[in-house]
Amino acid sequence: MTHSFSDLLSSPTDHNLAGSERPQVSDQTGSGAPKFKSTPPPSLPLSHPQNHPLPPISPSYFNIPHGLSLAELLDSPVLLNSSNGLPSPTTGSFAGEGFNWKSIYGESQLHVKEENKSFSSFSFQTQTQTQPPLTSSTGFQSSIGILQTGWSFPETAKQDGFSSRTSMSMVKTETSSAMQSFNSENNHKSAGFQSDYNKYQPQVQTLSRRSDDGYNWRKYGQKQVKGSENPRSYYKCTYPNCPTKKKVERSLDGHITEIVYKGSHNHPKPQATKRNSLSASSHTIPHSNSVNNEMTLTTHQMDSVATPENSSISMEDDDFCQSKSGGDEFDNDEPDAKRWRIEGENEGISAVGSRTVREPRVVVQTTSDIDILDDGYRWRKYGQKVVKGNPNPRSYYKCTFPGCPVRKHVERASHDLRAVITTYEGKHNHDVPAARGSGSNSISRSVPINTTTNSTTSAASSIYINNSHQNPRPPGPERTQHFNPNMQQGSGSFGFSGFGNPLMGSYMNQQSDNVFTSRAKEEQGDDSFLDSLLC
DNA sequence: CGTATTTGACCTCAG
DNA sequence: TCTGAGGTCAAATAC
Repeated sequence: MTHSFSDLLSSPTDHNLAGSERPQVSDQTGSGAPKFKSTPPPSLPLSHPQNHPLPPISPSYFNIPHGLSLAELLDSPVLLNSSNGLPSPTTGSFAGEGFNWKSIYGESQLHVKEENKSFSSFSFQTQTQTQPPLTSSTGFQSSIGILQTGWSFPETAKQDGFSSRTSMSMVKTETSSAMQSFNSENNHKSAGFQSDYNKYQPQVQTLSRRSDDGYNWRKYGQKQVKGSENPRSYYKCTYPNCPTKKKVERSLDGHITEIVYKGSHNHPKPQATKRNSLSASSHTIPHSNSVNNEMTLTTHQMDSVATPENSSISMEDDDFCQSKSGGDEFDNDEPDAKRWRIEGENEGISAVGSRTVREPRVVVQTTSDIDILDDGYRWRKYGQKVVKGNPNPRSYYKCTFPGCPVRKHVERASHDLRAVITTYEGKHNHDVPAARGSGSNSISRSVPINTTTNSTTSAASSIYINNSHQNPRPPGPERTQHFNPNMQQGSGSFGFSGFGNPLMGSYMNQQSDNVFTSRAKEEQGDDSFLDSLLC
């Protein structure tokens, strides 16, 4: 290989990375695919789609506005439709419990994923502080449970055309306690990138090392996690009584490879003192004091399980749809515009813009300690673990109703990342709690397909893949609405505009007294639907 | 001296 | 009940 993908993509105008980025010695595998980590994270199945039976899911790009850091982006109503008063990922309002972002940002290590997948892209359009959160979100709103995306914060946005113009974005979403994910369809539109993907050479963009999410953090622990050579640091928000924590995983060379936010800030963001050039000090992000949530941004994982609680995301592809509120401020040609790519869970493309970067593993995973999940019951997350046989983490929930013994755990199927496996244990000894936002059951829900029952076990498992275009009304009176695809209100769900996502949402079958296993089928993408949504 | 970080020990939980 | 892994605590250390 004489030319890396980044080299191929690099445009004459893309000089910004020349000094700050250095080619990473990609851990080339035999197939020539660069490795971000010497040891892929357990939930890295997406990084090897070639070994995965599922069709590729196209990544997409988020266009991060000029001057907005990744952390701020996470806090930003841009990503989170704050129009609903929904907080940022760091505030935990993000509905998706598993919310994977493939990204590049200031202090992050840029890398290239090993997948050789076609992809499509879209851009996030952000809004300024002065604008109401609602006005800024237009491109699409999405209920996101699992979102694997990549973003880059190029110091110049000259390469923008690559990401946003070459293909359309699809959002794969799984709602409910299950997962939501952005999924890129229309792979064909960007198929041209596939062939070169394995040629990508990772690059590193080293920016400020300071934590730039606007909050003050105190490190309280560090640990070496299994399956990764990168140490994980644990931080707490230093604000009194603020429960927010975050985990930061850094590569050996000190670059951030993964950031996981957990909990919600119960206070406004401290006034920014000085921010690096990529930080938008002007972006004062409103925050809600929602229940604890966890948000993980990852570039490798597509494994998170999302809780659709009070979360909303707004993204806008200013290439497809002109910014309705951001105006020129978010012009892709802005030198500091940030390219944020969302990739499908099976995607491994990490080239952003016109260059290839070694993206940080930024997993955005939102979780509520206490959530009303899509099944109508209230659940308290009490654990998460990667279990044998499935690289995807399994979130463990307990029913919060006093004395109710029901537990459930949710995980992505290892064999089909678009399938959410929910296993219930026990039987509810109470009625379904009153649903929030009841009456607006316009959500697209996944529909169990091919259900089987097993009356011999006490656990019920289900796998759902949302059929967003059908009438996936799950059976049972406990089906309460928690997710509205086009939700503009802070009812706890991402606004989501579909994008023909085969997995726009899934729900938990909360018939704990019923034992069954269901396997959902994929739904075909709908390009026309996507087109209509984008523009 | 106050604050932040480091780091080994401890705790919790799933398997 | 045991084991392994992740997460947290807190004393020691560094800044």
